Amino acid sequence: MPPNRPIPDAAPPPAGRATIADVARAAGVHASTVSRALNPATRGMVTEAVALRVAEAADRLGWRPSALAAGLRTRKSRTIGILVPDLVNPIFPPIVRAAESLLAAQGYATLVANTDNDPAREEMLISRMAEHVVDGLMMASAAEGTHAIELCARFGIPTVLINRRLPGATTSAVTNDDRHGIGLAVSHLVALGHRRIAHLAGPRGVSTAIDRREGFLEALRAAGLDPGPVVDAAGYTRAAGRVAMETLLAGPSFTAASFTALVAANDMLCLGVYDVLRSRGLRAGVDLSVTGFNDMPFVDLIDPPLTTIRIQHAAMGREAAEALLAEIAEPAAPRRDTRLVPELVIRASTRAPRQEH
Amino acid sequence: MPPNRPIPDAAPPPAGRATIADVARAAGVHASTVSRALNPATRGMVTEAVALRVAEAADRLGWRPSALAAGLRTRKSRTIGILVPDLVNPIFPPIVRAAESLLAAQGYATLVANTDNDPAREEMLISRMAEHVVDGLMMASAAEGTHAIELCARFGIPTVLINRRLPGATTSAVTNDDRHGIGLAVSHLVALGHRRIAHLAGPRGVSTAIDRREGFLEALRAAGLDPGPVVDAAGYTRAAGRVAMETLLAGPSFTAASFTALVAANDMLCLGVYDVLRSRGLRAGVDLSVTGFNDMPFVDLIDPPLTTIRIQHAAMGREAAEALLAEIAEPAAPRRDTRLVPELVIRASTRAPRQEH
DNA sequence: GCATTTTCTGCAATCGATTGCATCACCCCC
DNA sequence: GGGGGTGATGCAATCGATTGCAGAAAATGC
Repeated sequence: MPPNRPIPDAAPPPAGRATIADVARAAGVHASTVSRALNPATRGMVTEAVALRVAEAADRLGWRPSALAAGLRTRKSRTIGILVPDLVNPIFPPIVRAAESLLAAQGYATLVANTDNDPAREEMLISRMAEHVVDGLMMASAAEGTHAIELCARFGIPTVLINRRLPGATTSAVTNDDRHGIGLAVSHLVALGHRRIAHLAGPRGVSTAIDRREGFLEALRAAGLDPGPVVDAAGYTRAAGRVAMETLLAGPSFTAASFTALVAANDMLCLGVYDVLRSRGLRAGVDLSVTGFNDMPFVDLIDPPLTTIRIQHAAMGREAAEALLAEIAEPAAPRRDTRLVPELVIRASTRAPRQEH
Repeated sequence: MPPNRPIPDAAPPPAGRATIADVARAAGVHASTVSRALNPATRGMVTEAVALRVAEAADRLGWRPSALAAGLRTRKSRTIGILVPDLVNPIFPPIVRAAESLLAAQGYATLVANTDNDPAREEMLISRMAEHVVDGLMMASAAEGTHAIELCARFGIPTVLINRRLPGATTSAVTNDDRHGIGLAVSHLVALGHRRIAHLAGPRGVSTAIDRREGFLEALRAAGLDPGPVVDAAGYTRAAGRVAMETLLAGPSFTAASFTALVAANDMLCLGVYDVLRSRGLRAGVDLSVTGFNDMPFVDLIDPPLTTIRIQHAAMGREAAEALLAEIAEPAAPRRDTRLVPELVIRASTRAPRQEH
């Protein structure tokens, strides 16, 4: 007798989960008929009566399809991966959430992982996603100097970038119009009367940092002003913001003569800026106007409420998910490069500069 | 000739992804040997030389195991599901992140989904997780009146509750010691000299709300004080906090005689409390002392910085993941009920009550 | 030097659903 | 009433990895 074979025809009692074969037996049809009857797409190939009988048997037995078995055969797991640098950074949850909701409505499950901005870890996670045969991948962690995109291409995983772009990438991307956004901040400050404006830039190699920096310089040029000091932060963190702000103030000693307003590349950096100001007995909005970027949750509640550029978090997640699904459905379709338009939100951290006598 | 059969021995060129059979061919061994050579657990069953040859062939071909195929056979997907009410609520990202990191280190992928506190949606998501054959489930969305736990049991999915418990549940749970935590807040206020303390309670049916409410009453009793007014919020949201705060103030008209301090069941509710106070020209900390719960990110930055109970977000995610893995490894082991100890964080929203003349 | 045990590797079945093809029944029409 | 459709269902292969058993090869014992 062949190995592993159970006693023939010892009808498996309701042990464990019902399979399509159990349903077939219960409904008195062949497993393939069950498959066709239960799959909406092939439902039409089957007689109405049979379909009903099968459906009835299926939910009497509490049958649930195995995504593993189906996926193995079809090479589709109905699973989408999302890679973020760090879920704790408040700009990501709204994005992930919006994407997950849309995907769930389309019958997809969502795998989420944090890269910690570590390229090695990112590659490991992409490989793991590939092992799990994700149908597509959303990456919010793109940065120069990684092989993430090549890796996805090698595995044949449709990929959409979120929030950050990559220079020569041929993948779809959903990002903010960062240049325009930062321009809004600059215009606002200029309109208030500021003439010497500094920039706290984001980490090197990240598209948002590059675009915002360039947008900053460009906007100043357009306004006919010379740029104030520019300092790079090591990362988009509160701590990095503190460090960068310290060096900004340490340079030519901080006087009203140096700069009266600061455009930061990101809200998180502003938290560090606030820390430094507070430690020196200075107040944002009063002694120095400060703008952020992202309008992340709760910056309307900090003291003073932060003037910032509001991005469309949820739309970003939604559009990215849609682009990805479109690409999965029609792999030959051209890639999309969606640029979402941000808007200025004015709060108390920006004010007209003190009159100089 | 049987259908579907490719031309015999037409060696499939490197089309698509390499399978274990491709590796076997390249290494000149049988597929089963490849499987044994590449699986650390069975690696010992194979000659060193063969193992090396196989490993070499495997990464020359860029082979990656298919989690689908392996999972189908072994009935383990190496995937864990996490259900949260709403990822945008800032207390969840740290929990999810900590869990994901630990799970990733153990080779698991993490499926995340939002229930929106909607029981129907929750059941749908659990079913979907079951279809994807998750090895275990972490639920932060437990509430009375749902069949979530029964559903998991029916599907045979090991489950661990996070943050919220369920009355008679037999599953493991990792929660905060809510009674103790709220007691810390009450003691602090009492020590400051407050005698009339109100409570803004959480939504009905949620263990955190129940425990904190009882803890509040108990702590007051222990201090020999009568409880002030108690109002339930409809949910743990800023808006619900606003509404509840309005009714609290609307009752016996708000005077110094009514209450001088407010213990809220949750930080998010405090944001609503702040809104109402601000709209009435009152200030937290000055006109009314306010405490929150969770120490969610950025409440140290709001105005005034919130006195609150700090919970161990990351530890919660980690412990829950560990408990789940332990349960998967040893299904017969007794369930764990872990209670994490919170601590009081004093900031500017609490102060001694104004002296009454 | 031969019997016996221990390795190591191959064989083939298996997990559960999908799908190309074959078949069978039935209907229609000339 | 038989040929040609058409439509519904069954058959069997398949996806890729795992694993119980069998058999070959090597090591060991006496």
